Amino acid sequence: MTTQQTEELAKAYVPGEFEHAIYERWLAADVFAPDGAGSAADWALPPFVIIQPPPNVTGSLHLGHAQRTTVEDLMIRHARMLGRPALYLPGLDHASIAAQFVLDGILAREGESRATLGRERYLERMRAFVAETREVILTQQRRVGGSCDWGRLRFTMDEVSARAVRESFLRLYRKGLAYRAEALINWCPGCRTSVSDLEVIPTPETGTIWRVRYHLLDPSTGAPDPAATITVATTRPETILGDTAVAVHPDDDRYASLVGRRVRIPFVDRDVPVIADPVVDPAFGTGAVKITPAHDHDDNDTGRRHGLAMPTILDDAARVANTGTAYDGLDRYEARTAILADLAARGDLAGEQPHEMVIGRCQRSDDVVEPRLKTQWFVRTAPLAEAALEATRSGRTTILPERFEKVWEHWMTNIRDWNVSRQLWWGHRIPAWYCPDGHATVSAEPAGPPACETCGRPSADLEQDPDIFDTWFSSGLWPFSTLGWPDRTDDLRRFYPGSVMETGYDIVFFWVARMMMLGIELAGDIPFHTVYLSGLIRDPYGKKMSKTRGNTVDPLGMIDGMGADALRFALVHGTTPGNDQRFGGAKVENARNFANKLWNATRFVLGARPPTIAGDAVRETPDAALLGPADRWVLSRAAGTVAAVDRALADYAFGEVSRLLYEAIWNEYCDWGLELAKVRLADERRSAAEREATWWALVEALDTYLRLLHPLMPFLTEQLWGVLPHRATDPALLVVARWPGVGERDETAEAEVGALVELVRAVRNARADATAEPRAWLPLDVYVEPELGDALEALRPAIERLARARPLRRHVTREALHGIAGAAGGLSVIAGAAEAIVGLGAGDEGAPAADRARLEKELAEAERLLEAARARLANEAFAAKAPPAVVEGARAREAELADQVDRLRARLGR
RNA sequence: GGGCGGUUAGCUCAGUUGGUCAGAGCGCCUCGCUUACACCGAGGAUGUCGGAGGUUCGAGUCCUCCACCGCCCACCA
Repeated sequence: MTTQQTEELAKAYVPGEFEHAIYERWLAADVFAPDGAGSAADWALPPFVIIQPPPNVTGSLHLGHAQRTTVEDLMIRHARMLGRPALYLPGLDHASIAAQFVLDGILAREGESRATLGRERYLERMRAFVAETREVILTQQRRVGGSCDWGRLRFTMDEVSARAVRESFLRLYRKGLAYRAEALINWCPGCRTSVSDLEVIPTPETGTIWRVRYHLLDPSTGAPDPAATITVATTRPETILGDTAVAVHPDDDRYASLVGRRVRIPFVDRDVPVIADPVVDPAFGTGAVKITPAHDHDDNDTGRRHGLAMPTILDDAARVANTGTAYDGLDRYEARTAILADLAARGDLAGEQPHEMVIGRCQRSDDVVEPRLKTQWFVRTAPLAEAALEATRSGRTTILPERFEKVWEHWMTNIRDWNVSRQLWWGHRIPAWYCPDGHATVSAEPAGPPACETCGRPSADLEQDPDIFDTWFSSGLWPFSTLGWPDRTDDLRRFYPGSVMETGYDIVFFWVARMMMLGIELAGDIPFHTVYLSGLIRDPYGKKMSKTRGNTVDPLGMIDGMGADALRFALVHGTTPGNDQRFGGAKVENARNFANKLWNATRFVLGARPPTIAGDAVRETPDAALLGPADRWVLSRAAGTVAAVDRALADYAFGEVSRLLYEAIWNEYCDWGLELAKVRLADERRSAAEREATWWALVEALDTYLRLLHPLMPFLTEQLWGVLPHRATDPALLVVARWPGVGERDETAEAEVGALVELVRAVRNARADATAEPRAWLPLDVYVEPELGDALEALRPAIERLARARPLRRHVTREALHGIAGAAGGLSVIAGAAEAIVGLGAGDEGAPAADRARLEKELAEAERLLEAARARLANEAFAAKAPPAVVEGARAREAELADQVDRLRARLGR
């Protein structure tokens, strides 16, 4: 250990103080790249690859990111310490619509807009904006401690990605998996683009349902019959202008005679048929529905079934257009008002009533989404989804937690074709070119095809599709586009498929589903073996955090105050995959305290180094023969923790990992390990070699705990590990040190020390209850069962100190203990295999009474438990049906309780 | 209309395959500035594990139903 490091440790723990320096050391050592100079990767082992959702290039870190990064980083660091080539590839998403939304907001404040700038200047502006913001989120990820391979940083708009996008689309097109068609899409009038089904948020609203009379035509004259009408119910009167039929249910007797007749649509004076279709619910409204195929999903289906015309009556801004009526140019809602007034004037408005309905709003702008006919590019999802489903059903890809497989299954089975065209500017331009005759040619060449592949017209006559791809199209290629696909690069061979893809459950469909479908289809294999879904971070009231709500917590502020390690620990502690967590400052404080505890424990261990060991001594494995029970206990508990942590990690139970380490470090190592060692290190009766062994045991266990904790609290553990004596084979940095192997347990030591710890606890307990002078040294008479004798002697000084017992007298039989003078006036302690009497000093007159009350209480409890245990054993069915081990356990428990009851009764003089 | 999750100490949450599982942190109460740590130490109190049935020798832990809370999916005008 260097002088500087020693000085560092002499100080109190200041959260985060050393984090930057540590991160710089990692970078300098080039340990994050699996093939970096400082890499510990053993290429004989299978690589481990984390797929990270690339954050938006315009974004800044929120707690969700921090949690994401923590979990991903935890896994990658663990894998790295196992020696596996570990790839954690960082990236950024261009976030097409989200980025445009942000930039449009900025432009609006400057009095500019997409329209005033035009496409080229807008994109220039966007590139400049993105150049400004891109480092923000990356820097923030570093502050959280993400051990990403920065040399492999990718952006969904970089050339590698662009090439993959073009190539993918071409391949899909060639296989008939991408097609261009006029179909009803979701149009956001605010964003002026189509959006996917997923981006339409069904929003409950109280609207109005109007009843409108349509006039039937006289079959003979073809003129409207003022007396014969059919009343339809609608929530959208403005779409009357686009009606091309009225539908009723085929079995509806009320309307049976009208089917086949024609009605005149008001204002546009279009004559349309009355049709029969089972989609109509006779019980709803009037049982007759107006059909607007170009502006309603149901109606569109109906229109297709019946071969109806589909006039579009709204433009990009959702204004009425091309109807040849006076409503042209009016906004859809203005038109609604006008039409209602006109209908009323005609006497054709038959009534209205409030109506609870669900309306689709744009996820981004909150505008009411308008279903609209448009010619767009679609990805045919059915075959892709089938393959994705096969992957999860066969278990080649596992979704965690399991319950999400059901959701996955349901969504994938009912998936609709994916509209990938967006009428935006920031994104990958669709690589399709059209000739004047309307033939489409798809090409992976940036410059486009040399000629129309249908009619051979030269490229000069071709025009590229102005639209861009849905941002999730390029994200969907992420697991392989980032590795250089379509080239068969080394990276692609080594790192595809990935191991674990981690993300929040809220983007399973947006992203995970697309990666699965496109990965299997284009890269020829599943993109990852495991999908780990995290829960969402909520505010202390359980509300989703959002900027508009103003309840976001700035993770950087947390890191500044409490340290990245504490934040990471808090984000994982007490959580389970897929379950949301409420997040408050108390958790981080607790984690900070834990960090502080570990810091001070390390400080103590270093300071307790026996003078016979040099400050720069190379690590020694303590000689087993020199170790006492406490030392062996410390080592055995560390070994037990390794095994438990390994199990939890294998189960992706990261909350459990944090719990195990918190408990092992704080409640075992610090509370008892160090306390016992303090006395033993100072015990002059022990040889120098023995004391050295005790110290080495402390170092050994601490080293193990630091390694186990490193994936969760990387900065702190790196800092502390740096000052511990190392073995010659250890690397310079913990980040690339080896994960601990599972050591041997020492059952004897665990049992012995466990029993003595119980004894000390019981003595403290008795003393506290009896309100005896807390600080006084009181005589303690002890009886322990013979097999604990040696351990008691070995730990005698420690027990004396921890129980504040002086003198400590050991009795070889229980009778001898009970027979001591002063037994009656002392406090009785019964702790499993040990029993003791605490002698009382003057000033404790009230103690015997308090002690008696405590014993009575203990007795009552023991009797209750004994009774329950006996009742269980008395049940013949239990003995007959329960596994022998359980029955045996119950018998042992009964015997133990019976013994305890006997002893308590004896002490109470019964 | 389907589906999923939650309902465990005052608060926030753990409880992997049913058998010392009734826990943790925070908060609260009583002590203690003992030479790693007051970001600490010692001790303590608090729950019929949402309700009702059922399966089982045995159920927070499995099944059924119900009640709230939340989420996802869904073309009723």
